[in-house]
Amino acid sequence: MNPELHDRAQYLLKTLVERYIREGQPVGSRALARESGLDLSPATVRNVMADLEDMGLLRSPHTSAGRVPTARGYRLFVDTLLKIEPLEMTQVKDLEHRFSRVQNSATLLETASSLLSNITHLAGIVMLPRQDHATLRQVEYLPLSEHQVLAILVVNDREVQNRIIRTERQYTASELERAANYINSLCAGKDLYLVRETLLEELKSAREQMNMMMVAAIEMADKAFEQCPPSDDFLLAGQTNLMEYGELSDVEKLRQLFEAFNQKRDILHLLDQSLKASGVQIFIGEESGYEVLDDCSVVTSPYEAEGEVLGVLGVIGPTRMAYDRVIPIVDLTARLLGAALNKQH
Amino acid sequence: MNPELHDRAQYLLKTLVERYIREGQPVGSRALARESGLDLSPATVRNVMADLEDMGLLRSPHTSAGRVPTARGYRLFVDTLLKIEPLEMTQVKDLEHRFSRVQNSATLLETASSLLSNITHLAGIVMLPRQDHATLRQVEYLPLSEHQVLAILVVNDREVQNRIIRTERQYTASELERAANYINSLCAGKDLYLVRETLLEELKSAREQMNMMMVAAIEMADKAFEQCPPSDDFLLAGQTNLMEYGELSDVEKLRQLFEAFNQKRDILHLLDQSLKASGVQIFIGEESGYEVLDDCSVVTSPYEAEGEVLGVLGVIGPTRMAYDRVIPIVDLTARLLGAALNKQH
DNA sequence: TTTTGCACTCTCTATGTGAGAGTGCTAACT
DNA sequence: AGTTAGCACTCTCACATAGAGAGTGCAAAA
Repeated sequence: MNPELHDRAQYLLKTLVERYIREGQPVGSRALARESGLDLSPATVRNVMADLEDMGLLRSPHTSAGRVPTARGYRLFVDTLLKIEPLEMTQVKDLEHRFSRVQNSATLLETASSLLSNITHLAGIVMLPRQDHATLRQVEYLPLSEHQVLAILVVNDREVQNRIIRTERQYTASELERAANYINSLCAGKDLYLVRETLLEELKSAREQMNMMMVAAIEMADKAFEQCPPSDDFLLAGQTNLMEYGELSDVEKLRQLFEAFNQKRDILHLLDQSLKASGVQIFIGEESGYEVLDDCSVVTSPYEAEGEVLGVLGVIGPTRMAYDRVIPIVDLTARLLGAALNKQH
Repeated sequence: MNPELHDRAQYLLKTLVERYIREGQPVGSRALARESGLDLSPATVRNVMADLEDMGLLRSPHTSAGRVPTARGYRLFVDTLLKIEPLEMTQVKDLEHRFSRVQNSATLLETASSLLSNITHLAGIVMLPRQDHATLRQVEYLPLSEHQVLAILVVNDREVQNRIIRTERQYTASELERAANYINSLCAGKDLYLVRETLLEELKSAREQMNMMMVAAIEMADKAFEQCPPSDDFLLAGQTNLMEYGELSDVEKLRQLFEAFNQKRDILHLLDQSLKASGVQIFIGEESGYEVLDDCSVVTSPYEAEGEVLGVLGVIGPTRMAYDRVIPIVDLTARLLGAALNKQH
């Protein structure tokens, strides 16, 4: 097989994938011959297509229906044939604008996911910032009622969490203030998972010293952190967009896909894989390793603020998606979200 | 039309609805004659069915397909013919148990919605406790960074909300404490919507007195309440259950229904109507007034704690649902959720 | 009032048919 | 060699047709 032919085969694959993405119909030899612009007869194209099929890049839905790309075909297309359109400046500005006027960090994430879904007409997904590297900024206790204390944890300078703690006896405001000060001097600035270790150690020495105030303070703090969820979660927008694609419109398949979104587990695993990646990452069809996603592609990008990777965002849609548009959008959204979170600070 | 016949017609309507709910197929005269146990020929049953159709209680999907109930048919069935099965004691105990071991009030609501959806195999919905009658318990300010203050609002003794407020200058902890004390003495115990009025008035007199500390305190508080959302929201579980019912399995209809869930607006309006009702309320098909719900029924019940109605919960499913099972389940869940929220206190 | 009998309607499932699209293969052409 | 033309073949899709089955409505009989 000489290289010139190989080039031609690649070119034909490219135009086939492009056309299939555009039209959604299996592509036949004649249409491809015409569309390619190469001066070839359908018969020649058929030969090439047969080769591509042997290589596992194409397949026929049935004997006489033209060809569609396989996951491996899309992969080759995306990796080496795809020319990514740079986004138009107006679109970039528009996105920037929409991010700029959101203040709250929670709504920032929501904005990101709904923007992703609106612009791409796919499902947009944003993994919540992970907590495992969260550092405790400060703790505060407020008396709520006789047996309840409200613990407020300020984490990472940008996030606040509340826990309601049941206590054995009533505490006065000044007692609680002292307890909080004590915990703050002990733990402020530490990683959350370090905090709990510190607390345990301190609890031992406090018990030895018989310092009941300190014991109570620590036990309260421990109860607060105990409730700290691993925060494995994501936001999803535009699920319903997926119902409009013919290839997914089988109700049973859709049900399983939506079920997977609800379960969250598999999706989170997949997103986790992109955490370490440095830029846009693409999972095509079976590549993801999850059966429900067999007919879907997932395009992700990690987003970061203050130099640290916080999470992953992206879109989920049919394998037949406009990668050239989707990839830069996911990329830009990740950057903008990061920048917006930075400004938050 | 003599009363005996009327009774018979009602009885036949009842068995028809029961059978249709059970089987999901239009019921023909012969099947109904047999199932009714009345010693009638199919022809007689046909006459009765024709009458019922004239009355708008039944309709035929097409000329020779038997009959199915209309919304009005279901209505009559539910209002006067339905015998509600009391729940089995084991099931009651089981539900109680599941509620009993949840501590957090947010997860209580989630538990309720997922229980509803799991037990009924429909979509479970729980409206979040509404805030309009919320009374402010206390306000607390924490310094976060140079230009940011964290405001913590304790509302209704059981709920806590955070806002991050941008400030012109930096405030010390003691300044903030004094500001909070001031606001607390002013507003604690008041309704949220009263609070804002109070703040506005107070702001005027503070300005006159040129008391800059008070002005700053009030402005901060106002910014905090400004962000107070009306909290029009609900939790939804088991959307995917709805995909398994044939009558809804048209992808386009489903899309519109799910879209309505996302939009939330219409659904909230509907739920609002049940707030004032005292017990289980049922919207059948078109009765709801929302086109997307034409093929759905909604069974709701308000739930209350400490003698006050907090919100509404219920299920959404196809009109053909097992009302006799669903109604007591919704009823019980509302009671149990209320009881659990009470214990929370 | 109820039932019987009967013609009629409508759906559903098979079945068949022809057109259209596309393929694979072979043989001819460059 | 690589390319092309020709051709038989396959598969789907749209459409028509037919019969079975279910159920109806109506008129006449019980």
